[in-house]
Amino acid sequence: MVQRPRGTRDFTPAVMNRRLAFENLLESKARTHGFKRVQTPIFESLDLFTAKSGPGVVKQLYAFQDKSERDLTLRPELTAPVMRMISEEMRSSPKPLRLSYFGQCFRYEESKKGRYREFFQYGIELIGSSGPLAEAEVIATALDMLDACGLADWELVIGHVGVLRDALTSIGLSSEGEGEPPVASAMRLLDKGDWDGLAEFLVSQGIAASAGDGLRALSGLDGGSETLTQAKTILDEMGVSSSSLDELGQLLSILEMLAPTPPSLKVNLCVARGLDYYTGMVFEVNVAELGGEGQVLGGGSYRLLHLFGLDDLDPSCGFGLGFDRVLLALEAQGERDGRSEIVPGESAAPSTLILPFRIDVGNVLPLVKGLRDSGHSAELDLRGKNIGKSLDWAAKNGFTSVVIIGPQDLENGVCSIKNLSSGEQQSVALSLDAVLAVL
RNA sequence: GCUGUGAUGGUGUAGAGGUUAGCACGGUAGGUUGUGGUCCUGCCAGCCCGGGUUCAAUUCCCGGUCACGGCCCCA
Repeated sequence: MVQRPRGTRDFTPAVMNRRLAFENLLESKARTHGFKRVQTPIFESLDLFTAKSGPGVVKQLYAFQDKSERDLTLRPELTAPVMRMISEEMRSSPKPLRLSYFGQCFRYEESKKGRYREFFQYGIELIGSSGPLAEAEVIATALDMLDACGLADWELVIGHVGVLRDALTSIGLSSEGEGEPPVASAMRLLDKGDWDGLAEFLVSQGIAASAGDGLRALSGLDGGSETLTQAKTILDEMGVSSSSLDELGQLLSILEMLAPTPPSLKVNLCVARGLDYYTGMVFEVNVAELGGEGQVLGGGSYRLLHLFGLDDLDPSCGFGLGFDRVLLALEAQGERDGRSEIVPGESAAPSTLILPFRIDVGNVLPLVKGLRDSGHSAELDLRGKNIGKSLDWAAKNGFTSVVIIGPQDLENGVCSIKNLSSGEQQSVALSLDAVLAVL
């Protein structure tokens, strides 16, 4: 037996129905925020991703050479391809651009629940505008999406890389350097909460370990927007500019007016997201339900477009949403709460089985065509069983109603329309209009 | 990269060193009823793969594959 490759999944009609409903929901929310869908190739030049993330990513890529020995790779994410697309196709498009995307990505790593080798990402990028208002627009879109899909118990964690960067440079760390800049190293240690490591690192840079005290105080802050005041006090004591903090404050107050209130909001000034191209606001959404793989969304303001000669478009802002993980969380919560509809709108649209019974099918074909032409989902019975078995089959296949036409009906010019959920049945004239009126 | 658990029809499960590998759902064919979440009958379909131990392995052992967890990582 040939089986599907590790970390991949097949989606059966029932599963696909839910995924399509979810994608449509995300898409409609993106659209209400002005984001327009784009699509890029499944494979790209390997260089695109090494330029963005460094040569180390190659071991996590499905990289290969084509027959002309071009170095290519299945895409591991969608931000870089979209940046590339902007540089190739949309240089002269009026800015800012609001773009959305959805598609599968591939990473070569151990697969687990919520972590697949082929996974799906939905995301948006707001290109060519920056600052609290632009960032709020992006986060508001994310909040609207999560709110609309009915996800519960999630937490928005929001921070600003600038706060930490300013604090670190003010105690004497450099943001330049071959290899990993000292500032980035310190951020990584802070993100992990590795205080011993940080003290050691500061000393190795010729800085007193006590300089880390203020940083520790910053990272110890726990709470929502009210912690900004305390953070400001700490920064003042350190003699560090609080401009980044002020921006974050503006962003949060804009968000209050612009977006649904998240179930939980946490300010975390030490979120580094592990990436040096994030330069300003950063945010992520976590769902406790999912355990170790609980991050379902992440994004922020970044500088990447300079890699494509588009320096004037930096910084831009966007996020990626883990399509599979949100669905997993929704399913887990749906089961927990006994909900039957997991994704809003996934319930099947009305559909009808046309059931000719001991008559020539030619008598009903015009009706089938008419129903379809008017946009109704109509399926002609192909099994030719008796009525009881056909009704059973129809119920199992999720039809909402069945139109039965037997010899007597034909004689009287009528048909019987049975509603499968209520069990009620009525006799209706055998004409498209009469049938449509009932369905 | 480290580590733990598991694997029996399509699904959920029972079971034992020698069984016709059981059950339920499902699928399918038919019987009964011009009206379904019935009833009756038949059929379909399974011990993940490869080695080892043994007279005998689906069962015990080792390896692989896949799945699910815990760390690490996560663009």
